[in-house]
Amino acid sequence: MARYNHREVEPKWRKAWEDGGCFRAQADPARPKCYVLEMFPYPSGRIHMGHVRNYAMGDVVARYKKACGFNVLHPMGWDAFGMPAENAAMERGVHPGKWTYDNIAAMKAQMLPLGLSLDWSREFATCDPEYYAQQQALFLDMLEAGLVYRKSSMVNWDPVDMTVLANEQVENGRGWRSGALVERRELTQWFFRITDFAEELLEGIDRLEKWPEKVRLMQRNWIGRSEGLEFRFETIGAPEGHEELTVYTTRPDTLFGASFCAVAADHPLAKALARENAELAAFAEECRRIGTSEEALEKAEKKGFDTGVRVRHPFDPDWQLPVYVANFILMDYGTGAIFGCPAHDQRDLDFARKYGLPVTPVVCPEGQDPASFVIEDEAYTGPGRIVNSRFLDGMSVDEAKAEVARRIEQAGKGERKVNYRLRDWGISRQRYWGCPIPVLHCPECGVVPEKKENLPVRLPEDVTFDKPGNPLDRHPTWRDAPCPRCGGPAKRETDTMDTFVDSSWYYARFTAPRAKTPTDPEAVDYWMNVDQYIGGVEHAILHLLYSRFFARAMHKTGHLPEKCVEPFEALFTQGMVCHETYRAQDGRWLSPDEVRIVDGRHVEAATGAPVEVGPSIKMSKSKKNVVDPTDIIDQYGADTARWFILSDSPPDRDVEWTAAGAEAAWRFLQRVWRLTEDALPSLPARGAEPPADPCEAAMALRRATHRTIAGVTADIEGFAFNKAIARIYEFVNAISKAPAEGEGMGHARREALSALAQLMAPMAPHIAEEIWSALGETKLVAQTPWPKADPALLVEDTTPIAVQVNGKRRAEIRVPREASREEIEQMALADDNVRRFLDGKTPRKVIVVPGRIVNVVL
RNA sequence: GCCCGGAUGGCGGAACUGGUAGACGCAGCGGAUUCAAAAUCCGCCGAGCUGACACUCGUGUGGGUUCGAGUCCCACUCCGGGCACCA
Repeated sequence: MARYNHREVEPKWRKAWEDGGCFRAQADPARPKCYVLEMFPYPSGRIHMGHVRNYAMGDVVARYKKACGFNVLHPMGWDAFGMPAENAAMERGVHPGKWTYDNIAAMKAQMLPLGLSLDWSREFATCDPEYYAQQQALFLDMLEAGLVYRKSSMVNWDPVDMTVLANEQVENGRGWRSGALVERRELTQWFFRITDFAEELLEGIDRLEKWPEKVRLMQRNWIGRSEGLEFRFETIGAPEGHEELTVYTTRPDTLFGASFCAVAADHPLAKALARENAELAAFAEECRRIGTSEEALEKAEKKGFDTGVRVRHPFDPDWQLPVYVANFILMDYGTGAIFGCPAHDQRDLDFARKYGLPVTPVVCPEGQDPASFVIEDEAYTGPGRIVNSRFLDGMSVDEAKAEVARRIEQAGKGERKVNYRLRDWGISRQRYWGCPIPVLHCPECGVVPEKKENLPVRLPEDVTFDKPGNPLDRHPTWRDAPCPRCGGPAKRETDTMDTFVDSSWYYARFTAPRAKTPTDPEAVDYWMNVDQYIGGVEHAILHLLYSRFFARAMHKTGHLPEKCVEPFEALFTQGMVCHETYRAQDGRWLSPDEVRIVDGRHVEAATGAPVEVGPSIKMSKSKKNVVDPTDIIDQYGADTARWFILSDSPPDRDVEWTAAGAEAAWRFLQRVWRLTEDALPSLPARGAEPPADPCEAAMALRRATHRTIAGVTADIEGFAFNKAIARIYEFVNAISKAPAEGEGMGHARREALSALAQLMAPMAPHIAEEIWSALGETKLVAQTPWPKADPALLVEDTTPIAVQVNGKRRAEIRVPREASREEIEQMALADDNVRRFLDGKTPRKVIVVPGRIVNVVL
């Protein structure tokens, strides 16, 4: 008997799918559609197991939905702009475009053998001029609609390389290449008005019922709506034009606990003071060296500088508070200035302790004596009664907030304000490998949008990366172009767009990838929205929020209908792929194929030296704990790789790739094939009449078949692919153990094997086709409707029920399905072991949950 | 630092809405087959105590609610993701 040979079988079926045009999507208004999308990959050059996991999951959904009768759209493309291409250009002198397209070709060649049910005819890369031309058109429409503007904002500046750095290019405050201390620097940059949609984006989350709750929560927190008070302090000793200091607070109730004000280093008041005060200027410089990331700001030691300026308390002109410049105040949030109440905010408390400022509790927890309530080293942020606060004393926190707001508003010193943590989306990048921003700078007309007929504004091919900085800036001729308005000489904008822009609308483009406009109304109307979106949880906030914004902006500019403002109906976030780490004795990381297990010990294959086995962590090149999908596919086949990566962990959690697990998957597929081949001679012809009176074993197998159909269907619907696979293992065990002979066994076995092929098909599509055709079927599984479970075969005559005495399991009884509570109770009390524990006593209470449990309470 | 998750045998995990903890797989152990091995097949497999039945303990830690808690509540520990220029 021949072994199942994936090297022959898998290409054969891929060709059959291709020849049958199985996965080519065509709009058909008469049929229900289903749009399945996995987050498209960045073309790094090699696919990794994370891709295999992501696309295997999407493929399960796509194939399952197709079998359920849906007209499925399942496209693939490339998120192709971005920094790594420029890094490669700098390191190896290869053009970013060539590097990217070579990578795409290599990755596609690796992906095709996976047998994914993708419509490759819709493929595009975001760096294709046809794609970014439409993106530029969208930009121009958004500009016209007032959704785009320019403002000054901060970047990480490397003073040696004279270039802007990404946050990941800043290591310990220094540029990754130059090693120079990085500073914050102001630059005029392009922004999308995402904050105009803050409320809408927040409210929209409520309707995303098929999104993970954790993602919805993260997005809500990210938008960070707060209701507070913006008000003005009168300043003393401030430079001209700074007679008032405007602060924003969500805790106006703590105003009598205030002991200082603090402003950001980039606050206009701080800048004005720094011009006169060298020491303050130096401190502001130091603050700017922290960089631009919120993480770095928050982790930095809290420091302040007393400006000497004072402000008057709004409710007591004789009470003065010092004004500090502090490194933890964000210019982008609120007004860039706060008042600090140390007793009820941890950061303010840390700051006050450091600079010896008073700490006065003004909220006293219920049940605490205000006289003895003191703050030690932990701020109190909970509810309570207001104390030490004159006219607010005795109020609740909420009452006091309202009262302070009322009085401040009445005095004309401020107003209630809803504030959002969300900031406008800065899209300017001072880089080459991105979508050019299609505007010109004209000395006569100012900033002028490029005419649509001139799109795309193409990236020039002849660029060099021998010097740091943006090659577009120093290109000899590219910048020169006529002003679209006056025709005079003008200069092109050299900023390109953030790559998040590219990925914020690709899902819409897939519905009509060759359209001469960004979208095609008919295609969008039929295919949108994405019915199931699948990707890594690391994109839970930024990518998904930007896409939600972009869909709204596209609606506003007429490129998407109203129904598309939430483009992803259902979202699934998958976990990472991990592997053990290996280290040689000299500390070198070793890759899994450099390690062997000899007598149960891990040793280095080349030398036999012992190897230290480290924890299983996300596969990464730096730790060398990567397994190349192509190696696995060569050795075991695509079905094995897909089967294993889906089998071992719940899809939303991390999965650990193990060689033993992959081998087990391979053995299982071999076993299924043997089972089929062994059974073939004993099967009745397809469509033969089943016997009228099958034996009990045949009926048991039939029940197992239909239980499995029902179970696997529910598991796939619920994204529990690991459970679906466990169920299939059980089912195969049941088929193997079923007796060979008996009335109706042949029919039952044929039915079981047919169902097995169909149920395995979404996960392991090649072997499923091989089994299917061995059973004499003429159509492809890929073209066959999903099997239906017969409800009559799902019910059991008796069910087992556990019996507890005082909550501890003491016996198990089998009861008829239709047994009443009383009957179940009688049977439970009659059980030997239960009677032993009753010891002749009468139970106080007997809890009977039919179908589940009996608990006898003494 | 802030926001969001997670933790169950030697390992990955299962346990539907509070109702038999450990399905299924891996590793391990024992057996069959074989000249031998590979492959395959059969059996055992949380810990303790047992000849066996039984019993006791057991879902990161400490408390709580309940007839009953892996599941709900409170407080913690450790691990992971995100923090706006990585994608």
